[in-house]
Amino acid sequence: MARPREFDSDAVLERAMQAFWAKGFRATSLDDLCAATGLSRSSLYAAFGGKRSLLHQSLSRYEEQGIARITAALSRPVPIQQAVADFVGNLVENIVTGSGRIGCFIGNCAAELARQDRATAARVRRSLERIEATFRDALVRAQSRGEIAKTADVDAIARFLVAGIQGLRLVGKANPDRAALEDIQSVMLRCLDR
Amino acid sequence: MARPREFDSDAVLERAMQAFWAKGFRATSLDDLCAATGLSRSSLYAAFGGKRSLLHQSLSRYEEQGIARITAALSRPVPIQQAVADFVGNLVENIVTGSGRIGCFIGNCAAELARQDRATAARVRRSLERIEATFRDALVRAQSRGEIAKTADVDAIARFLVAGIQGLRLVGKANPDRAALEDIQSVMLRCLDR
DNA sequence: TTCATTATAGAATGCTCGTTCCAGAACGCG
DNA sequence: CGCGTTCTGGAACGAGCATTCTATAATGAA
Repeated sequence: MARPREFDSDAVLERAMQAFWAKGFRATSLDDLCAATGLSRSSLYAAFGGKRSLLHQSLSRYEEQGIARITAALSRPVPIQQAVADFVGNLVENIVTGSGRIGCFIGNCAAELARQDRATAARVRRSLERIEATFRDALVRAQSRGEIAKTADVDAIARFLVAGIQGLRLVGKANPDRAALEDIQSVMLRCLDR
Repeated sequence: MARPREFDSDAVLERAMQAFWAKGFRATSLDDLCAATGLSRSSLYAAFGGKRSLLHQSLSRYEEQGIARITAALSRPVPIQQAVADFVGNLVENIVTGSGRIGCFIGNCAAELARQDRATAARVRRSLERIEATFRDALVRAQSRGEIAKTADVDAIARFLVAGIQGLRLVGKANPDRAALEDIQSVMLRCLDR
């Protein structure tokens, strides 16, 4: 063996993710990343293999965290309407109070890179599909509990919710106005009405 | 007087807009802009005052074109449900066939710059508000024609449509799948059901 | 035709970027 | 204790960037 790492990879990745999330891929320089993580360029390269690779690992991390959060929110013992309303309401709150104003990391990457970077685009697509599947699973369970009409197209609703949330977060980034976001939220949630 | 311009400002601005729209602000270099417009750096600077200024003028141009298109789509002598459905359907078609896969220029700028550039953020906000107002006006007219319930909250629906369309375009950028986009479309349009 | 003025092309400038390199430091093991 | 290995900080590098500058070309007016 030899000299051990002086940092916690997990914590470093978290900081790097926050940096990319807040500023975007291109706008985040290696100096930014070093400052955010406290590592030197060499360490960053040795441990994560470069800027793009670091972005991809950040995306994976964000995806896991996001899926976990959504799964938890949709697994509460309340009607699906309530669970989704709370989830979206929380999102709106975060946007209005500031922390959510940087948008969705996946959505940000989609907007910035989807048309220019195939590998990143594929990761974004997979992430969105997993989120969609998480919503769909919850909707299927709700349907079997009788909270949603048997005739409802849960696939379509899940897809709609993903797009709707992306739209909400993007619009919220441009104009974090509570009344406007709550309007969007309330109309959006009607897709779960019986 | 002196030597006249050798180019048409309007055509040049259109090309520059296309370049920014397709690649984003940071990713579009001055070489890209020169190549797209056929102008040299000096001419570009003399006529438009630099990269950021050119972006802003591109955004204004896009805004005017967009408002005109939406206004036209919503002024047709058909029920508002039909007009919006056609408009969104057309969007989906453009995304699937390719030309719409670069997303909405305003949305792209919001995602890339809203958190880092106040002036651009303000322009984006104003553009989205004008689009929202265009939808709202059409909804108010439809309501007076009896196509929408008197009790419907047209302000909220207009805001929702703007966010929904942004979400649709963003998701479509990541995954231009017709079935998925049509699912989103059909659920989204239910906000106009009586 | 001459001159003042404006437009153009392309070189020059100075800065920032991602990546690589290098010298030295910190460990585990024999 | 040294020795091989790995990690670390920071310098070095070369490419790319937005902007400015310079020299030249093209025009209308006198």
